[in-house]
Amino acid sequence: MNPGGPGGLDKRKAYILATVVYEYIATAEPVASQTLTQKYHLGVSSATVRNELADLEAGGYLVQPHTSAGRIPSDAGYRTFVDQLMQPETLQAADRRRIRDELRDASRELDEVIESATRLLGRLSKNLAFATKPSNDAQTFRHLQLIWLSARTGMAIVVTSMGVTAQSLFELAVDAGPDELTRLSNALNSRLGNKMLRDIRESDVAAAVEELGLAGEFKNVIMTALRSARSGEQSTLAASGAQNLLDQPEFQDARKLRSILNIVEEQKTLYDLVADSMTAEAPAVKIGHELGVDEMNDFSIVTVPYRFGESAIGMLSVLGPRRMPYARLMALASGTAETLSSRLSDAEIK
Amino acid sequence: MNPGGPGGLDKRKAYILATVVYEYIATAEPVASQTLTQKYHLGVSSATVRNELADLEAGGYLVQPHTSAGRIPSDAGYRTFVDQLMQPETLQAADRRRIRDELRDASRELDEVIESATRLLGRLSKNLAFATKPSNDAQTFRHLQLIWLSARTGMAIVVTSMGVTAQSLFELAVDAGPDELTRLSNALNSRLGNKMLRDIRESDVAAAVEELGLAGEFKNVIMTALRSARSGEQSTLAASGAQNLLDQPEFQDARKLRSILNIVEEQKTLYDLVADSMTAEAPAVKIGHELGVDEMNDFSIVTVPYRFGESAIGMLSVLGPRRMPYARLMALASGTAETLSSRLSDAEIK
DNA sequence: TCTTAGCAATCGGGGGCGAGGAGTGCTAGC
DNA sequence: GCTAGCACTCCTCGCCCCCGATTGCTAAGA
Repeated sequence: MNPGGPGGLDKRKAYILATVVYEYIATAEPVASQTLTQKYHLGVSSATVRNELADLEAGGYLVQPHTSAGRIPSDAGYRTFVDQLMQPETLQAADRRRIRDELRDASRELDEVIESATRLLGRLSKNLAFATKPSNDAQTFRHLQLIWLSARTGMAIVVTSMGVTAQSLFELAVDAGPDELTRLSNALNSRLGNKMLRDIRESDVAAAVEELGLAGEFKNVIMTALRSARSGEQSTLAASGAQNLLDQPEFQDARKLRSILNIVEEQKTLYDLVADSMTAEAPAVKIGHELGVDEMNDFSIVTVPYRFGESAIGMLSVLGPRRMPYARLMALASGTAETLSSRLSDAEIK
Repeated sequence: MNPGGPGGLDKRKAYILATVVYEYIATAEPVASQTLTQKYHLGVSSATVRNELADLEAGGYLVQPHTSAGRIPSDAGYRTFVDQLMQPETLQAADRRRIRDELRDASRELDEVIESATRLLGRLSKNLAFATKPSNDAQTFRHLQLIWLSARTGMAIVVTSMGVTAQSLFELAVDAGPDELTRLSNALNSRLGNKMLRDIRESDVAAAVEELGLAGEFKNVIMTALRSARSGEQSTLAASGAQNLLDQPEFQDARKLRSILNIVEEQKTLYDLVADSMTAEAPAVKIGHELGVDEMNDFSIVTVPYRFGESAIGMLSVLGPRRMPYARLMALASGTAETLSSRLSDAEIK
């Protein structure tokens, strides 16, 4: 390969590829050699550029919709652009402030903060934003409270470090008084404190129930509450901004959109698509066919994990046409995820 | 006016109008006089039908997209159809069962039940379904629990008759022990029990706090929790099935959809549109311009209130093209709302 | 008075055609 | 290696025209 530059491209080819991508992202029209010489001072004639473009096409970076049209980037072209050519962006202070302010006003509830962040990202990115909600499995147990409602009914409330409260109504076969419930709550709290939800065993609970000499059904009530706390939100998504996609010239015909909206509504596919970006440090980008789903060949996704304390607990993504402003969306997604992370950590229940 | 039938229409005109609407709903194509004589045994020739169609057009019930096309219903035509001509539908036992089964499996949480019902209605109706979430104002207070998390932090949980739990984290300026919180919880519960949330006064809370000789800041903590319980969900919507609209031939051009999706995302407009149907007994239908929003002239909405106990607490609606199967959607919406209502009442916390 | 057959008139949709133009690839010369 | 020039390709757009669908009207018949 040509050692003159990244990806086997010499400097000029790389620059031309970058301008083609920039131009196509901006205009959604195939880019002609003359456009390039006119808008960018390449210092060479359009004929030279044509030669370079032909080379880039041969190298698989560009494609031509038809013979007498300009070039548009291929998936590989976008990939090279994203990995090596584009100028990374950082957020303007104004954007950063706006994100912070909007998320500050959001409720403190986990779900709602995540939904706010998704809506915000959808609005700022002018694309479809979505977020996976954290599995509660890895959360830390903070408190369990049994609330007495009547002699045989009550409610179990589980509070975790993320402030999630799972509620679970229960009915008993035998009468119980408020005091019993309080004592059982206390016993459980001292035993279970600071365990991760997934590490709580039935035997822990059984021991507490026995210690107080209570009926075995309490154990089931508690386990049900804990299970519902664990399973909450599993692999569900928040999404926002679908109608932004309708603005894109490439989706005017509504058919392409249908498939994508179905995928968004189904959630499962989308979840799988971004799941492997959970551990990534930087924003992860998947372009067109890299998504591995036929209906999504015209789309790209930018994904950033968000954190609670040290560990990544979910992903925030932007889905848009392959012709998306990658640098900007990566900056926006990162910024939103960062703010979301610190917002969540602020609200931690210690 | 012609006294021969409903709305000033004689029997034959009424029948012809009804068939035009049926046919247009089924085909999305302007309906020709010949189509009518062929598909429906009118017993007269197409020329006669043409005369009748001309009369109906003069009466404002039909319009012609252009001279050499068939007729399509006007808003007034649909209105007459809905009010007087169409055959009301009732749900098949199978549909009814399906609704019941799907909602039974849904979580018992208020929000999620409503969202499930909305999703289900979107799926069954093949249109966009949305629901207003109930204001918590009119809910009955059942229980307040102060949870001790650390010497100066805690969580207040409010349980209402609808099973809604509002949570509210608080911080205290002075230390408090678990016992104090428990005693305060008890004092509050005995004072506030069975009041409507909106009827709880600050003085009720203050009295309980004073009775136990606790610091005044407890009053604020409790009031905050109660306020957050009251304000939860205010005028927010659940929506589902937007991509169904993409299937409709009249929305292939994506532009019409944008405006509608914007409106759905904004929520406020939509909320206002259906708000006045809250007190209706039967399904309320708004057709095209009756919605009073220019961008929605091509749409209709069917709205049904759902109940908790005796009182209507929210609305379940279907939004689709004017050319919607009104009778079926009214049946579906009613059926879903009914099931939702009984589901909610079953889960009442007494 | 209502109905109907027949018919001219109207208008949109679609196909074909050709001009225009954008853009390329190639060649030859610098 | 670069570039001017040019032939070639192929898409787009507008135009026209035809066809078909459907109507409204007229005049005759029940």
